[in-house]
Amino acid sequence: MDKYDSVIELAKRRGFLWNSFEIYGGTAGFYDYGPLGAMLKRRIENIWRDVYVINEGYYEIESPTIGIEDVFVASGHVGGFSDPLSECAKCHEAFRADHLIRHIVSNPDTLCCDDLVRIIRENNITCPECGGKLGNVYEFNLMFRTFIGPGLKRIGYLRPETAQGMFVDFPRLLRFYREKLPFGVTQIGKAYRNEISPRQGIIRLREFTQAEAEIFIDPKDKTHPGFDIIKDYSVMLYSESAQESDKGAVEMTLENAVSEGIIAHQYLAYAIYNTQEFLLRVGVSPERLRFRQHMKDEMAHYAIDCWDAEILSGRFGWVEIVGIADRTDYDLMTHSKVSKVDLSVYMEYDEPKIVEKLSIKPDMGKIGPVFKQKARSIVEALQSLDVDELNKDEIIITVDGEDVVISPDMVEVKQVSETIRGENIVPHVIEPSFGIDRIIYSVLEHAYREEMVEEENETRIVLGLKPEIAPIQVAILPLLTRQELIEPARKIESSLRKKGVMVSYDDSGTIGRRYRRNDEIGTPYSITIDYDTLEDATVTIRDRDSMEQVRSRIDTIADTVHDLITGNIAFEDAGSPVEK
RNA sequence: GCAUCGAUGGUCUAGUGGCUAUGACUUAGGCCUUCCAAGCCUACUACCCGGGUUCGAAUCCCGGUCGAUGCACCA
Repeated sequence: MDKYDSVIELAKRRGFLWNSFEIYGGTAGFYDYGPLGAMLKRRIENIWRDVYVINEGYYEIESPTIGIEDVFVASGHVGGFSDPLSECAKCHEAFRADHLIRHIVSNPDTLCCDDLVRIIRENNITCPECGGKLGNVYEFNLMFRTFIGPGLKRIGYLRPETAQGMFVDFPRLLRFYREKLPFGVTQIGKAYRNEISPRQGIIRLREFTQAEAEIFIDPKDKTHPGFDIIKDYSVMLYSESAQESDKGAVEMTLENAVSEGIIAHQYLAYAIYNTQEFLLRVGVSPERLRFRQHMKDEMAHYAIDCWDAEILSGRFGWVEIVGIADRTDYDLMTHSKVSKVDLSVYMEYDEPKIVEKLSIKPDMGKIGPVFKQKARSIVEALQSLDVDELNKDEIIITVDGEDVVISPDMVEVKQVSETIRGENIVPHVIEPSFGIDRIIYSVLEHAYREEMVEEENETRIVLGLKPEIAPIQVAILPLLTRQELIEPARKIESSLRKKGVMVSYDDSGTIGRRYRRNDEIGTPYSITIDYDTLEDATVTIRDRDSMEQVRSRIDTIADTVHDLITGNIAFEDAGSPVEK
């Protein structure tokens, strides 16, 4: 049993993760979050909100999980999110059908399945592996398709990423942020990809949760106002050149990484900083985290630099859990093209620019009566002339293949100076995109440990979750199943619940067994009520990781626990030490 | 999607054609019990699904589902 098996087995048994539709046999690529899993997920999402929404001020929106066809035509997912495959009838290898005929036609990726089959047949293309006959060509589009409303006319797709919902709201968002760059927007939600053959359990899902931020910035200024504060922060970077020379990741400060051109600019570096802070806060192990740069040929065609946060897992090696990309203006441009809506921002210059310009004002009172229906074309033609031609005594222009003579009094031409205060630009987008489910798996795997308890000579399983994300924050345990201990225990339980602390009350079995049960699900603290409690109104608080205890007063217990969970006080300061 | 291997209570597991399907842990109820899963009593829970062969199938055969591995795929 490797680490993955142990973690998944625990997650299943204790209500973190379950196979979906289990009573019907289950379906690959779908997982349910059980009671503890859903709680853990919510806590992680809320920390993400704390980082991006509260601290960065990137408001969260919520758009539909189903998108109309146009959205994904523009994004490129309808055309580009699928591959034509052909399979060998003999050895059953599958090949990219368009790749097989690359040397025959120049535009294989524009052909439909039927054309691809025809060309494969006509040219007697056979299986490159065994020479066998190739079967039919079929398209794999990884989007789930559906129909909106009755009939089959309006096609919809389940979104393959949450990002598009934010891009298409751009004009509204721009208005909301009072027409100024930079601004950011976030979304946490489900995305769907109909994977051909999902493996690796929760690492590759058909329905998964993304937390994405789209930060719209001025393409001419990719410095970050907060960069100075974080420039000495260091991260493990596995750059493109390090990968080429097989050197391994290198720790360096963000300032050095940017000045040496390893990270393209400050905005990406800042996004990497935020990502690392978030991942460490939810409990990803720093020794098993690195940022890997995409290779040139690996990067999406629209991105200019892209870094993945990767974690080291026992079974899968380095796994991508966050993608951080500079998507440039690609998305806004294509949406603008398909929707025919302007998605630019008017950027005012620091200093207005004064430009000399030719002003051409046709006198319509004169041109109109003379040229009648031709007048319109004549005015258009006039606009495209240069100064020399306009200043002649007779202006000759060609309209509909016919030379027309215009006298200078029909048009007023003069040199004017115009003040330009700004211009319309299409922002670039910095996108940190988090795979929440993979992060949850990383956190579980990095938190999982089996350790020897010396005195007992046995192993205990501990989920060393950070108190901030532990589903159950404190367990209330009367030492013995006796009414005089149960009563005060129940009182403490309800006082903590009122304080908003997630507690579990447990009086079944020996105290040791109950501690172990809580260790296994990552409960950071246990409160035990014993006979001393009845004497001096104190209880013990036990720390999950050290198994140490302190005695703490009941009347302040809710605040003490709250402070422990939020990290306001250290465990040693939560009460007086207990002798073992 | 293809190939190979696998699937027995919540978990791990015995059983390879024949009585009521093995055991452990867990869980629940109770007894006991003054701080780290170990005592006692009791109880619940399983042969992945569908078809076939057979007097009889958890066991053999076929198909499906799920899982592991390899190939392909992962914008």
